[in-house]
Amino acid sequence: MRAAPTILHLDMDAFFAAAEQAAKPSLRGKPVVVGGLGPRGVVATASYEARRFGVHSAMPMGQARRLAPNAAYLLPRFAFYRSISEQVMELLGRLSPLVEPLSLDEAFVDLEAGDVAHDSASARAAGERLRADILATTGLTGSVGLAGSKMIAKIASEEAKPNGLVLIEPGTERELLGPRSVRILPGVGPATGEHLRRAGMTTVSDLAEAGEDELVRLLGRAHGASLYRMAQGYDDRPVVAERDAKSVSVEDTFDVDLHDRVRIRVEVERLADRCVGRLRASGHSGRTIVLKVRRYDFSTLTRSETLRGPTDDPGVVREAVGRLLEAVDTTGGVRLLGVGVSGLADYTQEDLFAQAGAEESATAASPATEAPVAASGDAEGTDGREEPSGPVERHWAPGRDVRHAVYGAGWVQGSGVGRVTVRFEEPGSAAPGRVRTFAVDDPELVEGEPLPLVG
DNA sequence: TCTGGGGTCCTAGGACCC
DNA sequence: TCTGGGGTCCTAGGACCC
Repeated sequence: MRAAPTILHLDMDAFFAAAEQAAKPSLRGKPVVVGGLGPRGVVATASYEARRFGVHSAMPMGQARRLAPNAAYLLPRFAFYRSISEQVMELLGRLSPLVEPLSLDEAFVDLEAGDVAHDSASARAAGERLRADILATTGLTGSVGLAGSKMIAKIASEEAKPNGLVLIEPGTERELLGPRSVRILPGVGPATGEHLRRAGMTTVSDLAEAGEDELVRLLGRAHGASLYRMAQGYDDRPVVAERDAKSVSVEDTFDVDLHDRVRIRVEVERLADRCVGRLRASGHSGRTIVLKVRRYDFSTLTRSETLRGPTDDPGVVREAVGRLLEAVDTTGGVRLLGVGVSGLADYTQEDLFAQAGAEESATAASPATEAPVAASGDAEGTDGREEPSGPVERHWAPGRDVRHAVYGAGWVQGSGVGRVTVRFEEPGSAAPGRVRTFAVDDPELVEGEPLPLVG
């Protein structure tokens, strides 16, 4: 809590969809939906044009397609979004050493720590300058909230959307929050909202009036106490620049449920390898191995095992999840499998304790449950992910950048029955580009790289 | 075409230790 | 005299966020 609105919250507008529209002129002004395109996909981001049809984040794709059948449906391109995000974060870093990223498209900035603002006027000026700089360097718009606390700054940026700036003067928080729904408070989701509604509380002032004891009784110690403070507009959480990762995980939802135990085992071990790959890339090792299973009926369970020391050995993690899997009933089918590692150590190290412990347990495991995969002792080969050999049909995912020997840069509009349709245009193109169709194995068509949005 | 993927934090019970 | 009081670690699940 501070007397001047020098905490800034930036939220890029419909980030993934806006990035695609910036890269693909023919999509500007049109409904665009980015998300999983398989039978079990959900919406990651909908452009504002698509939102007018009722499409929103986390909605099943099938439902989105019914609501907006003429929208463009694209697979997310995270590497592309990350590169834009880095440009944005770099601009934030010029404002202050205290920048706290929340995701690729969102961050808090402490303007006071950067000495760029000390009152409302200078904070507003810094916020407007930032918005202009983001537009100039990325071609995208972001919304800015300014307030004396994180919570209020985030609420302000939400109010500012899209493409705006809202500053909330310190001292006016309570009157602003009071009549609003409890759902605007961070940490109040569907379950807590419903819980509070049943207790007769729907607005923020209802919470403030209920008192801390009542909220703690209802929601538990930590949640109740923090909610009571938030309801009064009181929030003194600092902007924290660097937060260490606490876990690394990967998971896959399958297009159709898995029933075969052997197949399930193979998938779990693949996930273990991917998870370790990410763990190593981040320069960590970890002690606790987690297996996640979502069954056919969407019921989800986790099983975990803590090793005697941290590991980043794929063989050790494979064996651990293999053991955990043995204790899980998969009757009826499995729709999702996941593998995670937590209890991260700051640096990677060879850990003999963990390996000794794992081998001990492995010898105790029943041989009847061993899957036909590489045996545990193999130090080599556990990290390799070999693609199946044989003829591989090239897969042209919608939205991907391509380049054609004659027509130049473009992107995949769609593909099927041996053909791929490409629209040839670049971020700088003034008008929507021409569309052409090729055979999927046309040698003149190759994968392309994302082009800069701003020339 | 019903429900992604990657995270964080909290709670609660049991084990274990002093 | 049948039974303490913490503290910490581990496991499992749930809510929430983007």
